[in-house]
Amino acid sequence: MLREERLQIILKMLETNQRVSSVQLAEILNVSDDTIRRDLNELAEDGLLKKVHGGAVPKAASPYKLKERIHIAHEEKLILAKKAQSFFEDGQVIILDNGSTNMEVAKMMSPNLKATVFTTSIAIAQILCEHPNIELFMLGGRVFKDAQNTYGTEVIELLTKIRADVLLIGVCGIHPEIGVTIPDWGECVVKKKMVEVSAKVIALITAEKLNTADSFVVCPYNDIDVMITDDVITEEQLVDYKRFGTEIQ
Amino acid sequence: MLREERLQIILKMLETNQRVSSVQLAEILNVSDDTIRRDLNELAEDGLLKKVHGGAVPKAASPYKLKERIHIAHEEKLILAKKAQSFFEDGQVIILDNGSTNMEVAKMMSPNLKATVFTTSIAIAQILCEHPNIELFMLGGRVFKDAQNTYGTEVIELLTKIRADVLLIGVCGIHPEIGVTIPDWGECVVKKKMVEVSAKVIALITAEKLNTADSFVVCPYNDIDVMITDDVITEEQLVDYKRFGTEIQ
DNA sequence: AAATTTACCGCAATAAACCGCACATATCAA
DNA sequence: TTGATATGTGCGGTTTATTGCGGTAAATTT
Repeated sequence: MLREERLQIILKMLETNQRVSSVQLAEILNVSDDTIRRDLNELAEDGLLKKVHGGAVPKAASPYKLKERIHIAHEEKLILAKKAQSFFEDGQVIILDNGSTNMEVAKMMSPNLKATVFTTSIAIAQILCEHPNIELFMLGGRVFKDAQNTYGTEVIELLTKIRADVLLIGVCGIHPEIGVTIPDWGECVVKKKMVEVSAKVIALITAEKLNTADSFVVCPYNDIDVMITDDVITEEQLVDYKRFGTEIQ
Repeated sequence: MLREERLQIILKMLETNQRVSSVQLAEILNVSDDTIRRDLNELAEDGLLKKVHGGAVPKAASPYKLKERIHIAHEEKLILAKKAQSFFEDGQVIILDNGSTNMEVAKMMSPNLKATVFTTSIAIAQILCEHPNIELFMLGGRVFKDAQNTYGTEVIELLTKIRADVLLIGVCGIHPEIGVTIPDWGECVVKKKMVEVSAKVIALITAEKLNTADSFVVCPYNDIDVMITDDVITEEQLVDYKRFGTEIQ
């Protein structure tokens, strides 16, 4: 039996029984209780359950159920979001740009992570309001209602006062020569500033965005320090991107 | 049975019965009453119940958690919110302070209203993102996660640049001599500024807030131009408030 | 005030969690 | 293939958590 399989079974059992016991699981799944404990630790780390003495119970907060629904629909985004988690550390200042992928990133953030997050996205802010340890700042300004995010001079002004460790930037198009592009000028200006004030720029890219370009250039490609892609992108497609020394995950 | 399960059951029983006895619980849950006592101590430690001699009773919900407050006196809030609509006109600049009553106000706003709204509330911002004609500004800053609203110097700074026509202020206590009060200093400073930059200040008051006071004074009572109350408040109760020429709806 | 009930404290037994190590398996590059 | 590296797993020993019990102090009732 694959490890992943086991994890899925544990989650399934938790959903139906509302509780699981370590020793019981060990017996059913035919592995040592130490292994079960390690599994539970990992699942708890990902915020998928709450570990208690003797086993585990479902996570209390509701936004995680929503996550399960999206689990099926946005498979690729979830993979990207999970990969992104490894770049977070306690004490960091993180900028979470708007975008649906970054929403998944916010939902997945480990409950134990003690970091400061700045965001322009109202949806992300609401998600992180449920997080027990994140210190949250909303970058205020005019609201672009369709995307539920802020932009404008006020956002820029606030950003000038920040030095961020990590920026997770939302991207509409990326191209090795043209760089990172998006279709809206107002958002473009904000993203530019975000890149400027961040030590490490991480872009989450799904396959369809690769080698495309929009009207407004946020930054040249080599400003991107890390590019996180999903598994459907082939090595061949990435050849042009690897030349610049960008880390690709 | 997992310890955690037991704690959940105790809380559940407390919710339905409004009280629990230690010995009774010990019998039902099949553990010693010492264990129950330890459970109750821990739950009390976490502020989830109040321990009394012989058992425990529920604890009053935190006044901050937005999710919980929404359900309290919901009917009355709807009445207040409806009354507030008559003060809105096309072309106005409106400040919507945070609070569950103002959330209802936002939900009810006529789709035809062409106004500009400033808010510190993430929940209200999300509601107004659905509105077809409102121009929306999020007053950004540090986020108070329980109440889902922003505060701090950035909010104040933005407010200084605004002249608003109408302010709908969220109130925790109101008293004819002491004035408008709330329990948090950070929010108080923001509200102070809101009052300062607004031509007309409207307070939505439910019965239980009348003649009560909290730690921090936002403004004297006569800064309130309009007070909107629900129908359970008698004329007699309002005598002290009418002396200052405040319009009462 | 005495009797009774409840709460608290320390102890010991048991169960569970954790840690480090060894071994197996999988992955990947040369 | 082969060797190097990483990851997952089981096992023994140690540490920690939970629980029941006896004794005692405090609160409540009679």
